[in-house]
Amino acid sequence: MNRRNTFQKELVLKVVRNNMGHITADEVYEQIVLEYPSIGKGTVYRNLNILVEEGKIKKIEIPDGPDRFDFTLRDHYHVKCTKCKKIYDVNMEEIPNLLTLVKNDIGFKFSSYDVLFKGICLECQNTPNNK
Amino acid sequence: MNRRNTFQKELVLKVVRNNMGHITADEVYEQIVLEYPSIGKGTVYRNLNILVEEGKIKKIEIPDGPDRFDFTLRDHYHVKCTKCKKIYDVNMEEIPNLLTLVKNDIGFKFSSYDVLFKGICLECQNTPNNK
DNA sequence: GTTACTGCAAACAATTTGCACCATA
DNA sequence: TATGGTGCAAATTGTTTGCAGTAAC
Repeated sequence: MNRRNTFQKELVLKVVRNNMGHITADEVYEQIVLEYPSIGKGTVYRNLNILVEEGKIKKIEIPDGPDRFDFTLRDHYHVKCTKCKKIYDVNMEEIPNLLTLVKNDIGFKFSSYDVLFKGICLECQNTPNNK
Repeated sequence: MNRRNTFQKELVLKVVRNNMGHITADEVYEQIVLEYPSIGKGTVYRNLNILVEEGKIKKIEIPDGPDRFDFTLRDHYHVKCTKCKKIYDVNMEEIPNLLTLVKNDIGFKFSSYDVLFKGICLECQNTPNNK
C-alpha cells in the first residue's frame, strides 16, 4: 500500500494549513469546492484521515459535534461554548502531566489524554436570548 | 411543562443505577426490552436526557462512540482503549483544578472540563492480533 | 500496466423528532 | 379531561464504504 501524492490531498492540506485551527471536514470541503468543484466529500474525509495518520495534521474529537482538524504545531487546549457549540483555543499555564497521577491498577498501557473545557463564550454571554 | 412519573422512566433509572458505570443508551434499551418488550428506543433516549437534566444521572460524552450514562456519585475519570474502544474507570490522585491554570483572555465564562484518557487495555495488549 | 485514489451514492451509527395515540395527575 | 409521555418510523448529522472509472508511479 504505497501512498500517492494527489492534487486533492494537496488541496486538503493547504486548506487546513491556511485556516490554522479547528476546522471541520465539512468546512474544508466547502472551501475546496470553490476552486475545485468536482471534489467529493468522501475524498476530503479520506485525505484528512490520511494526513492525520502521516502526522501532518491533528484530529480533535469533539463529543456532540463534528471532528476538528488542526495544523498548529504547539500544544494547546480547546473550549466548547455550551450554548453556540463553537470551539475556541485556550491559552493556559503548563498543565501538570496527568498521566503521572493515574493509579494504574488495571494493567492499562496509558498513552495520552484529551482535555476539553466548557463554558459560555463572550458573544453568548451578551446575547439577551437567555434561554 | 409539569413532569410526570412514568413506568418507563423508572425502568431507565433502575437499569442505569444497577449497572454502575458508563452504560450506553442502547445497552439500557436492550436490558429493558427483556422485561418490557414494548418500550421504544426513543423513549429510552428521552428519559436518559430527562434524568440527566434532573441531575439523577450523569452523561459522559465520548468522542467517536456512543454517549455513556453514569450513576456513580463520586467524581472519577475514564480511559478509552484505542483498540477495542471499551471504556474503563480510572483511579487517580486528586487532579489539580485545571480551571485555575487557564489564562482567560477571551472573556469566556469557564464552567468545567472533561478529561478522557487513552491507551491499550490489558486484554488488547495480550491479543496477538497486532494489527 | 498496476493499483491507489477519486467521485458518487448508498450505508452506517447515534440520536432526535413528528405524530397519533395513551395514560398520568 | 388536559397535556405530558409513549412507540414507532422517518429525519438528521457526521462519517465510512463499495464500486466503477481515473490517474499516479
